[in-house]
Amino acid sequence: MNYNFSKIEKKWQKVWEDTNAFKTEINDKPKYYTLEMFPYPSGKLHMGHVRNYSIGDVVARYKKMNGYNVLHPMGWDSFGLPAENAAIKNNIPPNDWTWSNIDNMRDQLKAMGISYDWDREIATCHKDYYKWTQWMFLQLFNNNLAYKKKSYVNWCPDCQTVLANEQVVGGHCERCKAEVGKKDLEQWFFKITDYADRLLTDIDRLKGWPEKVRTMQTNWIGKSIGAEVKFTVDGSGEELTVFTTRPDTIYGVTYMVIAPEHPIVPELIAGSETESECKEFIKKMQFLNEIARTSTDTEKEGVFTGKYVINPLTGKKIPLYLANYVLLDYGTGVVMAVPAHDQRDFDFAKKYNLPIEAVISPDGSDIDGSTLEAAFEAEGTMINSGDFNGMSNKEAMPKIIEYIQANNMGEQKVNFRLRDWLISRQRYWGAPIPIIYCEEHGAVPVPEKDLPVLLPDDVKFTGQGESPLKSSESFINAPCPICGKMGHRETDTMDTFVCSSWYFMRYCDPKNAEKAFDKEAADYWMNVDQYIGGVEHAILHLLYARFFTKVMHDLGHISCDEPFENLLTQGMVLKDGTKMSKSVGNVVSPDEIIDKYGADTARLFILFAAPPERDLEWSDTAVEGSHRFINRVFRFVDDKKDTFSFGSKYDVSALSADDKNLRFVLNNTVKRATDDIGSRFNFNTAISSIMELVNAMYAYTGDNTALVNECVEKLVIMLAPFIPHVAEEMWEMLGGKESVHNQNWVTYDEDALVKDEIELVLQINGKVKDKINVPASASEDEIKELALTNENIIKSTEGKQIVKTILVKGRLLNIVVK
RNA sequence: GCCGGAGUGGCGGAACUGGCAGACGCACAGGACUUAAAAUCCUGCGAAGCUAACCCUUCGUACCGGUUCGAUUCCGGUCUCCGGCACCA
Repeated sequence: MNYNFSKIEKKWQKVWEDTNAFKTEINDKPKYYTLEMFPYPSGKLHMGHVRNYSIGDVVARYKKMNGYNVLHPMGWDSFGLPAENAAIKNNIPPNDWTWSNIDNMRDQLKAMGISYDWDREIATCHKDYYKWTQWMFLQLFNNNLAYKKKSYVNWCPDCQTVLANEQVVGGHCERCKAEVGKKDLEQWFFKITDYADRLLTDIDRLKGWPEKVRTMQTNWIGKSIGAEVKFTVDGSGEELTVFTTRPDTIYGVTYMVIAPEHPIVPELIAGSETESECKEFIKKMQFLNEIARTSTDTEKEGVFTGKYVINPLTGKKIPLYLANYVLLDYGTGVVMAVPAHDQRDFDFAKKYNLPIEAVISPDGSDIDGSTLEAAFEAEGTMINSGDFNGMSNKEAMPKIIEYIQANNMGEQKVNFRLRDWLISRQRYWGAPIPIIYCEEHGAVPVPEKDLPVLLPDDVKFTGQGESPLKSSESFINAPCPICGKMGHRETDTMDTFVCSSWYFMRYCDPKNAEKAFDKEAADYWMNVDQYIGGVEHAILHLLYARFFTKVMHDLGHISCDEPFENLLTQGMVLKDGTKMSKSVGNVVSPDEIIDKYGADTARLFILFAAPPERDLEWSDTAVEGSHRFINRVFRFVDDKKDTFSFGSKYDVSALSADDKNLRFVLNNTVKRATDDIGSRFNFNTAISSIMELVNAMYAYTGDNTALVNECVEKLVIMLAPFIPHVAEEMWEMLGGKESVHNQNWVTYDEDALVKDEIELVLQINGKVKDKINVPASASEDEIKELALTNENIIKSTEGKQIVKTILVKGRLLNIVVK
């Protein structure tokens, strides 16, 4: 007999919904906030979602059974480009498209039986949410953490529109295939760099995060310590500042390079003999996309500007070049070139026949730079460096910085790879940036009382031209909040990462109409005890969320300053060794599996097939195996339900060997499952140990009903987090009044794990020779005696000398012979 | 190039602190039940050798070496795969 999963699952989903089973309020219990990264409402759940939410649901249900007040919310990261594309393609307003997708995915999540408190559902595209995203913007703006500056964007000359990096495929517009160029626009930025140091040092505190994510964040922030040094332009007296991490090589600077798009360049080249050549080069660089330009394989190229600068330490005149390998937005956009000690500079110097002067040598002897075949980048002794000669370069480094500072040539400087966060999007489907431009007062923030700045309905989606918001008369025109004169609204919307940088705080108090969240509520729930999601968000989302949390902390809106205590990055779901994707055609839809086997089977399989952090290979036959296991349990429970009673007691001293064995397996399973779920998140091994219990229950031939009852009761409780519907059904079949999900998690009896007799492995020189049963209480001498009278041991030690024996209690005895 | 992670049967994986390698499941094979099939239940299932059979022996956790009574686990080196970053001055 197979269980009727579809009937059972629908039945319990309805009961849970009707009884508000997962509603959460603040109470006296210890809190536990578990959160899965909220999805973009594409319209359909994929297996990655199923995995993410199944993992989260086990955590949530398990913690609840362990006496925690569990917050387990769900919502939608519902602004973004796909909705706008759908609008262009199918002429459906983004709002309608998005909400119908949300409705569909909500149903799917409910069909999975995930224990969400749906009363706390949020959607970032809802005005009650984005009102507070706009409020967040104002918080940053008012505290000098939001500013505007010119910045380059990807620009499609055919569509006359800005493209996101993801829309640029191989340097061409994803839609019209035209070659993508660059355009500079005034854009809004968040000053995340103000927090770079804290974001970096606090990574050390994130002990519950995977090492991998911590390193990725560290690298992304990319702190480097060095110096800024001023070089004077020969003739004009203008100063160019470079950033270097190798001030020790400064005597070896033989030329200097500057980014072609550097704002000072036009002035520098004006009237120079190479002006036209330079202009051509600048133009060429502008049309090259970033990837092509900044790839390591791209050959280094440059043009002499016609100008020279003075090396402040040597007083030498050195040429200034434009070069493709200099990045405007790292350091100062100007680099001092030391060809003898930097491979890039070396390559460039060779190509353009520039002098190479060695200032560090491995042993202190002089080196002729022109004979070098590659840059010498290792450590060594200073040469040709004035007063610093003879020092090790490491030792010279701080001294040179000191010297530079003392002589007003520059200063020590810390530089970060991290750049400020560009949040402007020339798009419709996002939270409007709450700014009004006034002729007199400039960029004026919309007063808090006027929030939200609503997205207008009177827009057209053509995919052409500028942001659709620019076409909305009702939107654009707005009076200046200061003087009341008619101005115009900012038409850029915010990057969707802004919306997702604070949603975990909103869940604490999702319906608050007065505030983004109440501090008390947020302080009760935050931070998130367990965050679960894909590693693809390891850098941007997690970094932005950390940034926002710190800002909210600093402004006194919340007490914690790190949002996520523990992070679990789940692996991908693969089929045939590659990620499931439409283009490969290896997609297994969750609906299909739920129809065929039920949600419980889908959940069980996905949790059993691999540990959560690892990639998971989909297997149709293994899914059937999981389904078989549920049936096997269901049959057992169904068979025993008539003789079942809760809390059955039995006399431990009167148990038979068979009874004792079953009792051992039961308690051992409880111990292992508790450990695997609670502290290791190894759901696969938790499930396998539960399977072992079921096997032992089937194998049991004794007649101790009370013991069997204990097994059945604990088994159903242990299964509840994994397969919640059928566990609930079995609980009811057994006569349970309250939901199995409100039961306390099971405990084990330490006594039951102590065996009278243990199996001991006998080894000779570390190789297994035999296994013997010894009383658990046996002393080392008794064990040795037993071992030395063992036939296999006698055979193996014959004619040899026993050097020593090593006893590992309860496991093995190793006899070392010569 | 740099930084992470991984490499164990036909497959997914287990072995948590150095102590029986391969738990649990899938696949496969054989058997029981059945008129039959499905379902279910039971048994076997790393490789080689030895044997009529049982037994037993040897090898085996990517590769080479080391530490140790004992290594999938620790150390050094090599290879492969996956992920991230990448002209960062």
